Amino acid sequence: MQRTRRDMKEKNGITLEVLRHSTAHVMAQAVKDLYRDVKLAIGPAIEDGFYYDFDATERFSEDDLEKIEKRMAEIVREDLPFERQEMPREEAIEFFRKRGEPYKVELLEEMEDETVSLYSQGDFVDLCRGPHVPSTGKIGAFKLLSLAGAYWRGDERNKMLQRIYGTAFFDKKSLRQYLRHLEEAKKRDHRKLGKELDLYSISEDVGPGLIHWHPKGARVRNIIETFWRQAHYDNGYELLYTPHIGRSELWQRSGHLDFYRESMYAPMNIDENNYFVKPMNCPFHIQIYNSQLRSYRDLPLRWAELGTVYRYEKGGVLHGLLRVRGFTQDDAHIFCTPEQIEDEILEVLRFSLYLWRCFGFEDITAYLATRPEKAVGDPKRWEQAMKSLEKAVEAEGLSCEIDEGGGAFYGPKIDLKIRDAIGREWQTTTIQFDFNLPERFDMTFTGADGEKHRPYMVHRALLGSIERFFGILVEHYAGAFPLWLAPVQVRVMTITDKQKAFAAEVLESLKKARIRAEADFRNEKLGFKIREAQVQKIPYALVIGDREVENRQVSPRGRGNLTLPSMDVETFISRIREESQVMGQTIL
RNA sequence: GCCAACGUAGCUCAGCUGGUAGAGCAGCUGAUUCGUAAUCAGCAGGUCGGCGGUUCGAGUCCGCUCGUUGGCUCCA
Repeated sequence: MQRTRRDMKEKNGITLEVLRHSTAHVMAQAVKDLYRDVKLAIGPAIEDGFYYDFDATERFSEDDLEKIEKRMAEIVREDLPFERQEMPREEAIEFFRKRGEPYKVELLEEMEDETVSLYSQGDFVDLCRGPHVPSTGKIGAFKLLSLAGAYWRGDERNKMLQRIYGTAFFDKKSLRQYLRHLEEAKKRDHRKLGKELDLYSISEDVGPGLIHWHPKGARVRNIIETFWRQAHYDNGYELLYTPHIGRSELWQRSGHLDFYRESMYAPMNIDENNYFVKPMNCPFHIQIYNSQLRSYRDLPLRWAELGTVYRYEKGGVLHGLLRVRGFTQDDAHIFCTPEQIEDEILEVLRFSLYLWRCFGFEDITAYLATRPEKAVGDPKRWEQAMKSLEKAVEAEGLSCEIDEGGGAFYGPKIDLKIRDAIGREWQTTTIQFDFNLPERFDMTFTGADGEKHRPYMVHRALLGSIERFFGILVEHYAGAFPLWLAPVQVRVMTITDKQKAFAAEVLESLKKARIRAEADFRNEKLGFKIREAQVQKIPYALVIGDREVENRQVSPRGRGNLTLPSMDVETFISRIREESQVMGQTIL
């Protein structure tokens, strides 16, 4: 599916971007034709299509989209040429002022060019750099997709405009393919699957953005966390547990109350002191660091915690498991000496890539964010930190994009984005230097010279948060978890009541072998039981009929419709054992 | 937080312009014991998100509120 995007980028020298931008113009023309008092804002091509923002007295509805599409089709049929015209900027300002297009005037007033270009088709004129397709007839397959509010120039202090999203392709087939892709994404939606597979829920009575893990979801989470803990111990980390609340003085000192307060919940008063629920784990880890004198011989310290934090997120941004108010970070802090920093960063990056491979993600891109204008910390340290990040990315051969000045004020960082089974990118891993907190908490270690030195501090979350990661995992596998993660690995089913006794025996053997198995001994037809197991995406159905009882065997049927030959229970168990390994390990 | 839409049984959804709620699946009961994606029948299940208003009468109209969805903004 990603292929379509690349293959179809260009046709007859026209890029998809040009086609979409032209389609946006046609849509704007249609909207102007159909509604009065419509003022044009901007209408660019975007990743998967285009949009145009309008300021209109009329409120558009879903039905309007169809009407606009129809009018667009007419304009395409008319095959109006796109005509370019150049004009001195001052003249253009006058032109658009007369046409009652204040947004265009505002854009023009801020432009520095002497002359600007206008594009017109029919009686529609728009300020535009171009280029466009030669005529509206060249526009192929398009569809309007959705309606949304959008602030003028993306600033929430500005007026809210009406945005119409659409997409366009060179031909109908590609459009259909894209729409199918959207359907596929909908089918994989973790909110839908979360309900269907009984993984988690959000209760209105408890509050939005707060996750309840049901037995099956909790089972998967437990496997993830067990694996995660083991992997951390194996890779030189120690694990911590820290409190959920801390006094206001702590958050004052850390700077959170000054810089992060709007994301923190109101304090609770305990014995005349204000306590805040933690939005981050770092101050606590620092407390542990500072609980004794540290020598350079102790470093590096790598301390990890599955730390549950709470952050206030605006109501409109909450989204299933992907954007929540309470979540568990797979957090860690690395404290080390300047000499150790390069190795440490490389190790973190390697470890992260290893974890992603274990969970079935291979396509990963790095994003490096460098020093912003306003920053704290010694520039020399920034430079060393940047170098260690760059080196690590290079050593691992990752493709990398650089966000100049995009780092936080307290340190540079690498973020990783992983691509899922249907080509979508998710931001997950973040590895951040922190030059701020060690200062604020006066963290030190004693060097070989007997002097106090400031340690480097690196903050990292690899999976990001367990909630979000779980949501991504559900969508990546479309709910069909690989065997090692599947909440239920095997469902044992009888054909008639006659086989119950042997089936129960089989179930017992599986459970003894720590295989996650459950029974379906109901008085139902086999087809019915198979169907339910398939719908629940259970990796194996074990069918037990008279034949199996007689031979003391089981007949496994895999999720992908494959029926395996009958085998005895022990053979099946070792088969499951083998298949449920991750990187040579069995997680039980 | 902002714009828009939506909120009816556990789930998916129907209910025209206001006349006191309906289907399928799931659940329960019974029959059936049937070899790889749905056996049949019966029963039960809802203060129509919440509060207030208009009306003789509100699931249906209005206001407020909570929540969800799609975006925008935000994500030091």
